[in-house]
Amino acid sequence: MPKKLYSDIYDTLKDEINKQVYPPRNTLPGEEDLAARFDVTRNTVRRALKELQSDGLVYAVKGRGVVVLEPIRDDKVVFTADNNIGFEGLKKFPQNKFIQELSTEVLSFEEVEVDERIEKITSFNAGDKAFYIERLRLFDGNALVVDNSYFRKSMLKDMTVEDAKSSIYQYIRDNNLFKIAAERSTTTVESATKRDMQVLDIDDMNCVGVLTKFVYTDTGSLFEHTQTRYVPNNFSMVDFKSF
Amino acid sequence: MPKKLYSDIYDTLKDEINKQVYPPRNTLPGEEDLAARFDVTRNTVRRALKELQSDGLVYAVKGRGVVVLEPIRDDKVVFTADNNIGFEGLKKFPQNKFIQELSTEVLSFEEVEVDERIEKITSFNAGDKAFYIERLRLFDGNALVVDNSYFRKSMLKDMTVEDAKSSIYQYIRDNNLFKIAAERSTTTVESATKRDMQVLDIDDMNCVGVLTKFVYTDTGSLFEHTQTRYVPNNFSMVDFKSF
DNA sequence: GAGTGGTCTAGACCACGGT
DNA sequence: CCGTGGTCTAGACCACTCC
Repeated sequence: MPKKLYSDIYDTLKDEINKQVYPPRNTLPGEEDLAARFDVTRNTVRRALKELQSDGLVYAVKGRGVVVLEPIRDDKVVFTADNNIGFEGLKKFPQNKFIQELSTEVLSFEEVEVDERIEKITSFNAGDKAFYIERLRLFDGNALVVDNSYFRKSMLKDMTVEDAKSSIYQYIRDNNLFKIAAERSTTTVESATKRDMQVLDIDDMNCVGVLTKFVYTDTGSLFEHTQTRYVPNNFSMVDFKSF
Repeated sequence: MPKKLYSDIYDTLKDEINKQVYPPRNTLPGEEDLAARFDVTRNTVRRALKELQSDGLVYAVKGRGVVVLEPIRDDKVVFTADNNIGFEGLKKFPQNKFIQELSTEVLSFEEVEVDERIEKITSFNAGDKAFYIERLRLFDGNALVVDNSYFRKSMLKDMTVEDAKSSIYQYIRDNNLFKIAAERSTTTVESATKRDMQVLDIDDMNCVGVLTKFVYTDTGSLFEHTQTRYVPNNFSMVDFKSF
């Protein structure tokens, strides 16, 4: 019972690419042919092909066709930019099954007023109320990640420490507050601060990876600013783009 | 003289968003209205809106409208995933104007046969011939980046050390060999190796950022595998996604 | 010249949000 | 209920690649 045609076509083609029905470096059948095969219009086929391209499986060349890209042997991937919305998402990643236990410890939970310094960091407006939350993430008992977050208070009604301890995004969903629209992030490597050395199991390393993330609600408001600081040698992030 | 309608609409709307004709947290006019205004069909408007969304400027909510997202105060960005195709691209980034001088030093240049170890790293096929190139990148005389690259030899005709020293991508363009189709990359933070400490100006830091990159040609072949290893505190990468 | 993907039109029906 | 964006059809013309 197909709900979305382009999504069915996407799934089918993806499957056939994996099964080497269309081997790497070959082209897929033309868009017209695919349209005939799936009994849809060319536009709908094109939509499916666009998804495949943004996945990095194929690449369209005008005048030649849609080329199947050679596969890459993937390493274990723990972090991806996608699952950073909610630490809880990590549990669902199949590559992560060697992780037995994930837990979170809330180190700080305070209400602050956004001053100039915080405004500069978070892009919130000075004078706003915000929650500042520092959370330590434990992987099989190892403190590998610490999150420094600011959340706009006005959008969280009366969230408590317990809510923050489990999952803030769960709290938002349960109370039907709003939906998450988008996130912008930057990745850097920085020298470890004293605080990092204090709370993280960082051994003798003196740097951390830093993922700085801005999260938007579906009403266009900046809602969250989080700095995720993580111990080296444990995480990787994946990305794909075409030209 | 418009060549691509959706691109004109994109530019116009982007400009108007920046000028706060449509302020943050407000919605744009409906797609029908925009279609009427630009004298195109709704599909063409939608195409422009999709670009704006993938830029992170707006977000579409069914039943409500296309919401303008609040802007973020951007930090200086040196690296972006986009300009990693070719070190030379860095020079063009306006944020980088404080860098006076960029230069490259070729530390190694050898022809190798892909064995099992290299196959595992690069996803090339065992038995292929490849160039192994190690290049040191100097920023105002500071060795901040070292690139470890493998290139499939069969696609480079008879490239010389001099070609590699200036720009391999320039060489490919000049000789009209092929086009670059896509790139897949992963970002990690790793302990610095002895080699890193040897060639990089890393001071007392013992970690490096690592950008691992696979590059495809427009015929679907994996062509390049590069590990970019960089000194902390100097680079950042930006990313945006919507849900 | 034949075949490919890229752009665009002019309609249609649906699901969802706010009233 | 009405207006919004989401999906889809059935055409058309163009630019490019390859033979």
